[in-house]
Amino acid sequence: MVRTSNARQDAVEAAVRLFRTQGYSATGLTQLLEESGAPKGSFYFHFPGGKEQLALEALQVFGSELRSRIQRRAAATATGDEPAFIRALFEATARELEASDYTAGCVASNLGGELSSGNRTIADAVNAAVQSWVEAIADGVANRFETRAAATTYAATIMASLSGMRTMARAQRSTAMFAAIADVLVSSLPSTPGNKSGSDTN
Amino acid sequence: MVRTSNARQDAVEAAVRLFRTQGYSATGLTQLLEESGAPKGSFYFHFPGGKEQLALEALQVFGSELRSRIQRRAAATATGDEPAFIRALFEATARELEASDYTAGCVASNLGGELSSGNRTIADAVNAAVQSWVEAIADGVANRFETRAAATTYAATIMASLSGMRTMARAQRSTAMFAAIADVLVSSLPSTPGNKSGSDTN
DNA sequence: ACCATATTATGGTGATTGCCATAGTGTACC
DNA sequence: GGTACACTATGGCAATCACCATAATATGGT
Repeated sequence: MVRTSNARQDAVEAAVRLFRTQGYSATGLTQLLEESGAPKGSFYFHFPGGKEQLALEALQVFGSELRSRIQRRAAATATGDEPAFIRALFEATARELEASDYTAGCVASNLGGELSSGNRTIADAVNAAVQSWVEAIADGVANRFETRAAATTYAATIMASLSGMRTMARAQRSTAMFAAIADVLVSSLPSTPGNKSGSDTN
Repeated sequence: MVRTSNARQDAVEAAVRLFRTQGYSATGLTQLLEESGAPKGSFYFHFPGGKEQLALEALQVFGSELRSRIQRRAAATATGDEPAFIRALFEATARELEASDYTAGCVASNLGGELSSGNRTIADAVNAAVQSWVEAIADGVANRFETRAAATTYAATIMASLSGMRTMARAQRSTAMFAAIADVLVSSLPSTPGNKSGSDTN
């Protein structure tokens, strides 16, 4: 194993950025290589699987970065502090959208929307990324639930809301709703294991 | 106003179908016209604005159809029956995904993901469609809230979760989580105006 | 110096992209 | 029968698409 050249990594990073803002099909290899500075001539040396392989790797990079960020916040969550954890997830997404002028989409969401109907490989990778986020969220709220399954269900609700909100906020160019929606979801967080607040009245 | 030819409508309907399953950029005009049976020669007669105009109209058709469906369910919701309304929304989405073998995406979500960064016109149309759905949902749960704003916030949470769940379920090829997630969201529905269940404990 | 391998340049493949100009056909109204 | 208009066929535009074959270069170890 020898070394050198960040062309490969540059290409993957550019793919993450472009797939987030404009999706898969709208991103041409030419634009991708131009923006990354990576040489065009070596693309199929680094990615013999072509554009699909690049998408898989971009998905994996984006997936594990986001998972780490969630895990970091989950680990920093003290017992009883779970509402702050949930609110922080929404807050972070809102901030990212604002900082990017509402261009920061989600690689998984975009690839899924364009490809998961016809490409099982991509669909599986999208699913794997999303599930890793759900599990990371579940870790952060597990103390509030009696069973892991219940925590995972709640985490999936958070994940779905975050994803949907990102889409809505991009179109709206506003993050005004994020805090209020975090509150709604916090309100369905059980206050203590086995005592699911709110659910008793319905 | 004279007459004839369903070519225009056929094209819009095909656009809805294809933009749902594979998004905007991956859908070529050729494929679109082939599948719709609409003649190629008359495309720019019917849509002088080109592909973007077609997207706008597809979005509008998809938007108002979905809005009607939500409104129908909202109107059929008796006071006190709001949890059933929420559950029905998730149930309907799950059924649609199953029936389509998980190809049934959302036009707004796909167009938004690919275009809302660079095309303000499309972004506005996406936002308008989504807001119309949020308002329709808010109508169905308004009785549970003291203010319209609170109902809208809750409705936006439902909308975001539905959107995110659709994306997740397509990749996962499973609707297993829908019912449980509906339950989580029902649990944050106030039991009576002004008494927001669950929120008092956090 | 030599070789093996890693990386890139060059140039092009055929196919497809969205778009459009021109001409022609169909039907309806007078 | 003639005019007006709705609609479609044809053919081709330049540009881009993903992809690849071949050859050149760079860089490491020996």
